[in-house]
Amino acid sequence: MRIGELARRTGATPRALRYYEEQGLLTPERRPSGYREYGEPDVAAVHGIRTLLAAGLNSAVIAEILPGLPPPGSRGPGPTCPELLAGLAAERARITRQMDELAAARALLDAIMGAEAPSSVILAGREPAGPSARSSAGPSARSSAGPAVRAEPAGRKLGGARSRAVLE
Amino acid sequence: MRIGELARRTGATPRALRYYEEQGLLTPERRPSGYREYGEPDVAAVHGIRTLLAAGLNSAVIAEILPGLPPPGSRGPGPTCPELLAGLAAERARITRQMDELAAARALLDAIMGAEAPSSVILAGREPAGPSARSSAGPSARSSAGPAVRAEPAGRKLGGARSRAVLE
DNA sequence: CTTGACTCTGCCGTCGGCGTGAAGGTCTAG
DNA sequence: CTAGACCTTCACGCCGACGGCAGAGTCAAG
Repeated sequence: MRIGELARRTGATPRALRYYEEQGLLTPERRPSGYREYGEPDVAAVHGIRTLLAAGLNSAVIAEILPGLPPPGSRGPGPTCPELLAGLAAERARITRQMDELAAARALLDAIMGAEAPSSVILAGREPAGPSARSSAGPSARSSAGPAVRAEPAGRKLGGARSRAVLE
Repeated sequence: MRIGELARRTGATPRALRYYEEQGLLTPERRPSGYREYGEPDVAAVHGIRTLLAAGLNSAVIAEILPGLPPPGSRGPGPTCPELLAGLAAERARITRQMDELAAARALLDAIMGAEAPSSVILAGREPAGPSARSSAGPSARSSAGPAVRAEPAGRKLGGARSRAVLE
């Protein structure tokens, strides 16, 4: 498929897809005309890329680890082996830390909101969001809400999640 | 206290604290010499600010919601009321979404790492990090690992966590 | 008084993942 | 053949939370 279709099927913009190629994340073939030609596996690859980007990994790191995707079982002790594995573990730890920070921030927001909650809450999109009881923590909150009514130019931005706080 | 002490006690740099003031997040008093003078509550405030910043809220939003901190009970239906509450709910939803994305990314990393795990894993800092069993998901993972051996200039960076992916 | 640590106000630099044209080829339905 | 949709390669712009530096003033101790 060509770049437009891949874009439609992944939610990325053509510009983003070219950027991914420039960063070595994708290596589509070329038609004699210069047009990029993508294959089916690229759809999954782009989804993976976007997931990792959204988690704050930069393109360089992703470029190193992406080759371990196409089949579920990678190529033995090949590219996924040396200190690269250490980098992976570090990224994993970073993600976990970030999740903790997010949880803390959400709890803080809940504490601030907790006071009152007029009917206007329903204007905030869908999903109740606020803490139902006004005392202890509500452990549920299913997450993954609806598209969250954003009216920005194109609703497909990403924007990484960097976080190296020490906060002792 | 002066800016240096507040910096030491919060992990922020003096530069960051001035920036927070510039953004209206802090309003320290001034000595006749021009030196900023902070109070004890500012310590908690800075921690809150950093928590929210690390969660991806921008300074403008934080400036609106921070006045609801000093006492646990805010000032009734005062500033924490109108469509501001809607904004809060939106931010809350964003955070929850982001947590989902992080979980997805971590699962992806686990899938990539899952193949083999030589002894070199211990080089990645501490915390096993990798999935112990090679099949189903490991629901535990306590998070909040050690300081995560980073040797950067000053180990106190933040860096927000933006994420507006649609990813249908 | 002097020294050294601390603080002040500008102001420019940075970094990553794209957005957004501009100027020009390619493809395909009618 | 032609229009219009799609594609190509530059190349600059942006944004937010600071980092870092310069030049100058302040403060406490010896």
